[in-house]
Amino acid sequence: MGVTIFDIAREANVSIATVSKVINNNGRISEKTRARVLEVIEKYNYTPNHLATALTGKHSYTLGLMMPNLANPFFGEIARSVESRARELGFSVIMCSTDYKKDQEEWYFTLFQKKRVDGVIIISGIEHQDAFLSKKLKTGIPIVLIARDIPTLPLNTICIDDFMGGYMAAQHLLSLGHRRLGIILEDIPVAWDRVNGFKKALEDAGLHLDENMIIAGEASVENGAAYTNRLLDAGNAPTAIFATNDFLAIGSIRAANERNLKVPDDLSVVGFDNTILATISTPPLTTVAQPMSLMGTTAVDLLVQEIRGEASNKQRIIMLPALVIRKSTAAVSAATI
Amino acid sequence: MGVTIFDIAREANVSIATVSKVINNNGRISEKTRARVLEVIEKYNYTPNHLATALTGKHSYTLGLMMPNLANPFFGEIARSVESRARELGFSVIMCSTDYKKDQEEWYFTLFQKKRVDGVIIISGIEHQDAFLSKKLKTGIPIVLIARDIPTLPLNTICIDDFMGGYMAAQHLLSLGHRRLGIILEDIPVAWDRVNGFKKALEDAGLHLDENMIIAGEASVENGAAYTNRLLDAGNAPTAIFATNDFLAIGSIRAANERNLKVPDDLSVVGFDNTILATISTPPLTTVAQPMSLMGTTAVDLLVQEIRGEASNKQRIIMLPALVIRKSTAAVSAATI
DNA sequence: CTGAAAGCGCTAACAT
DNA sequence: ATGTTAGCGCTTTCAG
Repeated sequence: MGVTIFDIAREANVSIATVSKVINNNGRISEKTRARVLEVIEKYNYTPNHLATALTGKHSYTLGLMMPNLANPFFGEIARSVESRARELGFSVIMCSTDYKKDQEEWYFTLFQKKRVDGVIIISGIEHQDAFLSKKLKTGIPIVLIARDIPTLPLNTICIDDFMGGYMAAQHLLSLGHRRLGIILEDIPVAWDRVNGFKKALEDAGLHLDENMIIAGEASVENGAAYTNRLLDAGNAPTAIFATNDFLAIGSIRAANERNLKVPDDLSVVGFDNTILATISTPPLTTVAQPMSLMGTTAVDLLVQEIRGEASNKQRIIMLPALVIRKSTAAVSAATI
Repeated sequence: MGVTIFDIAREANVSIATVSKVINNNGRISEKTRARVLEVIEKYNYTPNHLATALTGKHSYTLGLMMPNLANPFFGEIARSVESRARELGFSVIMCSTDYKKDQEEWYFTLFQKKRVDGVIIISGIEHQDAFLSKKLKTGIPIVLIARDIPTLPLNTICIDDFMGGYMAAQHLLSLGHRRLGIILEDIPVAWDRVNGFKKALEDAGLHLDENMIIAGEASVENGAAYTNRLLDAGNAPTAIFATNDFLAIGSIRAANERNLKVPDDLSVVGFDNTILATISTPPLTTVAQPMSLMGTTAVDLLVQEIRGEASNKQRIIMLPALVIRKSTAAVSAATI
């Protein structure tokens, strides 16, 4: 590669300062010279070197995005909207999957620092992030968290009201007449918030949930199926199951299918997230939706505000979940009662 | 931000050249000074500025990855493996979704040039890429294509044998006794290759496929369902359907379900890609698998080879698809014949 | 084994 | 309206 601002300047018979000015549209330049410079730029197919620009100027116009796994549709969708909004604002984004590994988080964060990204967005993440993040915060680099609230740290945060999400799921099931309920969840803090919301709704309805009807573990379709089987094999099997994410919910449906139980006729299932999985599931999954795209774009907006120094102060934005009713839930049938 | 190689040098009582050497592990440095420098670096939490490094050195150690839509599980999974392999080789990657829009491709490619990425990977892409790519090729920046073969251009390419994939799908269906077959496809070149492979298998078996049994359009679950309905409503309805990607196949299953046809008992469905959709589908989808992860990592390997100047010459790597048999296909039943 | 100095390509005062 | 010049933080000969 090789044509530089210098070559352009020489060819256009101006100084590099002039070229710089026409590129960045600042300073006063006569229309004539501007046109000439532009022409030469065009002719030589000149592309300004952003690395040099960044070295001089204040910003690199690059953002870092860190998440557990880009291939997971939930993260993928958020990543997509982050990238999209970033592009609109003139930033590009370096993406990283950490697989929940602490050393990879560390490695990537250092990378971000080396590349002098202007800001970092972290979706979800590993355990014990408090220490990690509080250290990173000290580097002064703007950080926004998505889907993980750390109440003890002054960080911009985007999350949803998980408690309410659980509450809504329960309300829906109750309204359909279900009384024997089961919960399968991923064993992480936010999922327990959802469970608590769910329980609260039951309480408010004067019901009580047997703790045996709650099973926690890692999130996967297989586990979802296995846990569901356990629930169904227990005495007093539930007529409806709340799964704290779509993967587990899909597993529930699969387990039911394999037992020749029909969803939703014999078993209702509510998921969480509203990823693409929910729409392609058979039957389509009733689920508590997180506004993934909105979360992504909002995160970028917050971050860029802070980068530009326009941020008044840190914010914690709590978005509201929404129940999306599809075909995996139905009124409890007389037969199953 | 702010501690530079200068500060380290001063603090360690050495020149910046020395510091540079210990950082990059080259040149001869006494153990004593190396230790001292390292200590100071540690103490000041110094992170070398990659932008400056890149400006001086030859490489930016950044790759560009362009695809239609990161949120699509097929692309997401490839992106994930690209990122993963890139990280292993010391590169970070800027990701972009183009939504099949020409101007966005243009914009992003320019971005890549400005950021001086060392190489670009393009997955799939828009129509009329030949002109676009041949122009970009002239910039001298290494490019690798995934899942799109452009025979007229000297480009490193990773793709699969689509024709064979279709052939395999047909063989499978034929071996199950199906004779009345239908095809629904996304209207893009690679999908037609799959269709041709499918037809060839029929020919080889002495069968002929009615052209009316082929429906092409945009890939979505909805369309998959709609096309399937059309096929099923036609006289002499098929007992098995080949869909050229998993989305369409899921749509087929849905349509069948809504008609109270059981998959696979009443209708067999074969998909293509083997994305996560295939595994979470109910029933799990029999599909022709593309080795997505392998394609991603291989693309990076090829690219980095070229970047390092180790590449002997351009390659076109054609990977072989593999039939993954799950639960959406079964022997044709007497009832449906 | 270590240091001095010349860039890499660009921006931003400051002159003219 | 345009040009001069001093960096930005680092790598890399080339001397010492």
